[in-house]
Amino acid sequence: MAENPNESSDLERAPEKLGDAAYREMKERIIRGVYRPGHKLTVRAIAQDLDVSTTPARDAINRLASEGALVYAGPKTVVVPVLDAAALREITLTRLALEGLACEQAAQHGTPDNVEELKSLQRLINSALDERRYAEALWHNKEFHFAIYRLSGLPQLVSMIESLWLRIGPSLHNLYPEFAEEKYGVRNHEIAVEALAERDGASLRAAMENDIRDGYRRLKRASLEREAGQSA
Amino acid sequence: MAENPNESSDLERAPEKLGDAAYREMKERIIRGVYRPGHKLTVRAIAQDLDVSTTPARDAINRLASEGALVYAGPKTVVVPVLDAAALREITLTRLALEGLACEQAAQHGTPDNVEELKSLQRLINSALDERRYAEALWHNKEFHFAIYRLSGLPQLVSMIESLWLRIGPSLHNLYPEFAEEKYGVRNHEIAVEALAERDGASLRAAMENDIRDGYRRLKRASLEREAGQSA
DNA sequence: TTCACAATTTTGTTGCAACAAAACTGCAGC
DNA sequence: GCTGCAGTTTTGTTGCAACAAAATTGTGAA
Repeated sequence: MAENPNESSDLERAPEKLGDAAYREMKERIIRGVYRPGHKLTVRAIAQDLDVSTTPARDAINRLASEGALVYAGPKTVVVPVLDAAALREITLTRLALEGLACEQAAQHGTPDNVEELKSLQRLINSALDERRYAEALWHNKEFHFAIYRLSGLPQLVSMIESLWLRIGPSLHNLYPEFAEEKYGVRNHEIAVEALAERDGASLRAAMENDIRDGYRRLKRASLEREAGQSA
Repeated sequence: MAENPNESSDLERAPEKLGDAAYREMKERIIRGVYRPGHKLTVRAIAQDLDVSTTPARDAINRLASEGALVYAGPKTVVVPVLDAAALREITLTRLALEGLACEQAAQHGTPDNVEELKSLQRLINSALDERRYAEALWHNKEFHFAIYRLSGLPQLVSMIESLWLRIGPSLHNLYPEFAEEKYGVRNHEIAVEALAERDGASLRAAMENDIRDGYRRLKRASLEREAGQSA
């Protein structure tokens, strides 16, 4: 008679629902920059794009909106957010706290295999930067970060971080031209890899925090320039 | 022709939708312990309880589930989560990071009025504890914490913290009997109030971290006892 | 009692139509 | 050019029915 839900090893795999698929697809489009900041989304348009009915499309939009990846610009208007200075600062502070925590935990679990994987990802970033394939560099950059965060063994934390990346993701695509004047984040990543190899949590955290702050500076500058341009 | 969504002061107030109302109501029930860990929820039952159709009920459940406040115990079974040791640890680590950050930011903005408000909330907690009205004590305890966190001026951070509280909320209601053997969190709260008055961010953070860790210890003990009881 | 298994009931998902409300368009009037 | 405003179109929300699939119940055998 006793109910006994979710034991420790609860790995039931539900068949993916249409709404989930729509959600994943939209998430990827947002990260990859298909939908740029300011882009307006409608239920019916998404439904048509993804070839599903309005219900799953609406589910996906609502879910993204509740995560902050989309915002309401009006009662019936959902857009990809354009981050202002305050929002940018808030996200960055939160990222520092959460990604910092993930780094410290990750350092305790890193193996030589993980170190190799990171080096390999970094090579992909480097060559993408060299060939000015910025979108691809951004993508591998994300993989690099999350390869580390996943080592923390804290899956819920990783998804919280993911939702933060979803918020800044679109804005990153506005940094393209000046993006690789100096190789974006390369040095920080190198230090991070070393720190992970040495299982030095504090150093890993510091390197990644540095990386986050560097990105923040660039975004803030771009944001200020945009605001100045608008009011002028 | 240029779109110009979400300016700095974007305070458009949309009339509340049924789905949002359902979401709020369920959130409150979860925090207040109406739905206990293990409680199974169905779309139609919720719809009937809240007197709406299935669509808003389903919206609310899905949203709560995507926040982690509800979990899938099977493909068609949504329950209030029963936290195991690992989940408890993960949430606590995240809480320390996020609530710690909120404290540090809050300390920079505290006013004498805020200090008075906190003292008043603490009085409510005290008398509720004295009269063994635990659910009420828990409620005011939440208000105390969030009164501080809101001072951070970081609204998105506050909602992230809220979703974490939603996850542990139900479990707290299992601590009732031994809950006030020693006054729960009172000393830490007193220190926190002083720290806020002095705008001492580090102390405020330390006091609240202490509070979080104390709650963690109790929950962990209860969780271990429960697991031992189950397998025996 | 315990287990297996089939019949039955309950459940979530999906698609869709109706409705009210918001967004948009175009046109005067300044 | 810009502003204000009506008419028109588009939009999100809601309720609901159908369907497939999962959960539950009941039955019988070991």
